[in-house]
Amino acid sequence: MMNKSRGRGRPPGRTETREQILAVARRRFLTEGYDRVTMRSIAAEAGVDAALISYHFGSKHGLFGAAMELPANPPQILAAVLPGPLEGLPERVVRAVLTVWDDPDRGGALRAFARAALVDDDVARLFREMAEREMIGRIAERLGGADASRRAAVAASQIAGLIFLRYVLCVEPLASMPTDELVAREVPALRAALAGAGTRPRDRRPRP
Amino acid sequence: MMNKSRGRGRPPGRTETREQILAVARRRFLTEGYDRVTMRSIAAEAGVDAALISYHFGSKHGLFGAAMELPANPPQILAAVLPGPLEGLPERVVRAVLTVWDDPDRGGALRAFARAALVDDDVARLFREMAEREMIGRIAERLGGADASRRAAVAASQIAGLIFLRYVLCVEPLASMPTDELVAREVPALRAALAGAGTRPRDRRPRP
DNA sequence: GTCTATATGATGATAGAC
DNA sequence: GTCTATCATCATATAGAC
Repeated sequence: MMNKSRGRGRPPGRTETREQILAVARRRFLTEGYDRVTMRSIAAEAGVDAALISYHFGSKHGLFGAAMELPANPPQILAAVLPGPLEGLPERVVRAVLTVWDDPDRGGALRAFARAALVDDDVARLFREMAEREMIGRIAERLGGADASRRAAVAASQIAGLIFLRYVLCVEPLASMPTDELVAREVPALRAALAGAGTRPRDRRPRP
Repeated sequence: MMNKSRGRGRPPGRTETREQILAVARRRFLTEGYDRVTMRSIAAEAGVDAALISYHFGSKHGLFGAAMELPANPPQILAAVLPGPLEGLPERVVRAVLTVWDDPDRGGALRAFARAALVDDDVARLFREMAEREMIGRIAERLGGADASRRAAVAASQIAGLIFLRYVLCVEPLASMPTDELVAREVPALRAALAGAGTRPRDRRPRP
């Protein structure tokens, strides 16, 4: 029974332990942050020895850098819903966000990444630049107009707040609110934000 | 010269060290989180010995609990603007939030507290309960109606997103947007959120 | 490649002198 | 009340046997 070179997809010179360590490290770093997770615990959970981490990645920082290679890609989610009629953009965005974050796998990765962005300053800077260029910027150029980036920024903050309270902090009744109801409640507010400051405060009509 | 009891402002029986430790601990815990700050570093910055912390507060957790007694009080900010005509509530809330967070002192404390809430699970739970009971709950009972808490929650998420992107992550152009323009852009969206899901994107009416 | 053993240092907490 | 000295524990990292 296969003592070595099982099958033929993995030559003996190949290291499987490395990938195993990386998988565990990625999840642990994201969910708990850099400081709290120890090399020992990662090694234990990966079923290997702690010294292997230093052997493969040099140091804990080396492991962190190797494990943090794109856990999830928010800009690509946005790019999928940006095309199409401008009228339905708010609903498409909200539904896309909820779909991704409600998914256990992708949502978990994003949730963890969001937490990490607030602990580590480098991750925070990365996150800020991505938000400005890849999200607010994209929405703005889709909207067009003089103050498009400002309207897009307000709308983005609304989405960010929804994510923050519902998925990161799990505040009720947001956390347990059904998707359709949440869409119905967010879309009018998003429309108002995207319409800009010129709109009248009282009158609200979902103009078709 | 002056080996002890300098001047006479501090009687020998009184403990000033305790307050000094508390002041340093509060700031450090908020800015760096519970794990990262050590008792030794707090003691060094406070100009006292590390053993004094254990003497005065029993343990590091004891110090944390003592230092976390209201660094800033969001519910009281909300309570100041809740009374008054319902029509102007969105603007009053936005202006109050911006005023507090733009203030260097109070804003800095809140910013630090928000960061701490995302790192430490205990602070996060505390923050969540406060948000549900003292903020969403208060707004909901001010609004009245069947789904008041759900409308209040959506509105609260909008404010949270604004705070998050403008003050914590400092995302442009939100971070440098003038107060009045921000108010003008946020208020219509807040109104829409508080109005509820009456303006549905499709055929969704959760409420009969 | 993988493990055992260990070097080196920092942490929280405590006992006891003054 | 405050400090010195110390303990037990845990961390990262490395040297060397197999």
